[in-house]
Amino acid sequence: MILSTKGRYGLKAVFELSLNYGEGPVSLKKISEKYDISENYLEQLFSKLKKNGYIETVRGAQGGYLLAKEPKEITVGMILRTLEGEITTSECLNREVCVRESICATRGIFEKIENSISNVIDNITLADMYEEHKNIIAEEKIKNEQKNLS
Amino acid sequence: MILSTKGRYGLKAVFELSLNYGEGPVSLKKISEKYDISENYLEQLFSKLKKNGYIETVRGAQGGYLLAKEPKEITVGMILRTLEGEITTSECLNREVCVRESICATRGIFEKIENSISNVIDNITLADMYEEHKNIIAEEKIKNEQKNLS
DNA sequence: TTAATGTTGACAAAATTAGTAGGGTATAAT
DNA sequence: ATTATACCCTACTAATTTTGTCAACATTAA
Ligand code: FES
Ligand code: FES
Repeated sequence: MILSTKGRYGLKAVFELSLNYGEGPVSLKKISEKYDISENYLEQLFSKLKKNGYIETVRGAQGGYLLAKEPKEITVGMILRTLEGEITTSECLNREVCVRESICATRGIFEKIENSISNVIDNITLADMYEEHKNIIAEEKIKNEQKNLS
Repeated sequence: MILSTKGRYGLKAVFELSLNYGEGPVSLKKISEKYDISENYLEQLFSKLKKNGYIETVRGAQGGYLLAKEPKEITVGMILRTLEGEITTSECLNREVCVRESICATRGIFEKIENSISNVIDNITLADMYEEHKNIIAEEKIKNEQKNLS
């Protein structure tokens, strides 16, 4: 099991938008080059995100994509659910209650897995990602300085 | 995202074995009929589980499959990992450290998701499932009795 | 105008999933 | 001994999903 590239690529790309939040649109070309992701493929992903109101576009030269809301108002879950579809582990959870429920003991398991995933992705915003990323960068900087000293 | 039928079917089937723990082997035919799962397909799943030492077999008439360990010693994670492969959310987590780590802020997210999934599946045993199932059955019984009274 | 950029819809290769099919082997029951 | 039951194993395949590609078009800044 692995999250598909839709979610993985999409989240990276949206994070890139949040890095540029308040500084005008970012073109797909830049993002696709930075992360080495097919431009046309990213386009499809962003199209969905636009339809769902998470990003906006500016057409024409110097145009591009930008977040439609503040980074702190967009959760990882919003992005992943838009791109991957409902994040679920069993067909029986999201549809009508399974007819076999009474003989099947697995339902509870899958429900727990699902809840724990939701708990993570719905409580991390793009702003949180930014903070964490800043810390990682800072740590790396210190490491590099230590290397240079020795 | 959804767990594949390998994990979903497999877990159901193995749970069925734990229901019969200590009472001799259970044939694939019975399991496949009870849950309406292809017998041949289940066979492939059980074959993997046998190779990994979670179940044993008895060949010949009246034969079948049985758990190789006590239900409390087999976790949901063991079964799911055997059947689904490594439960991961990002390619960058299980292989050599990603070269793009320093520019990519998503790694932390996927790590958290993965850990929370592991936390669930590695801490629920077949014995736990059995307890929970017993409770559900008991609750249903009470409900039915109340229905009959009214 | 022209070059940069987003928009849209169709198409398609590759991989994975979800099985099927069928012959083989072991063993309990008769 | 024979037969029915059941696991064992390998190969094959249909369907679906993933992971893109392609091309024609619309908008706008410079
Ligand atoms: S078969 Fe639907 S809940 Fe288990
Ligand atoms: S690209 Fe590998 S961790 Fe993000």
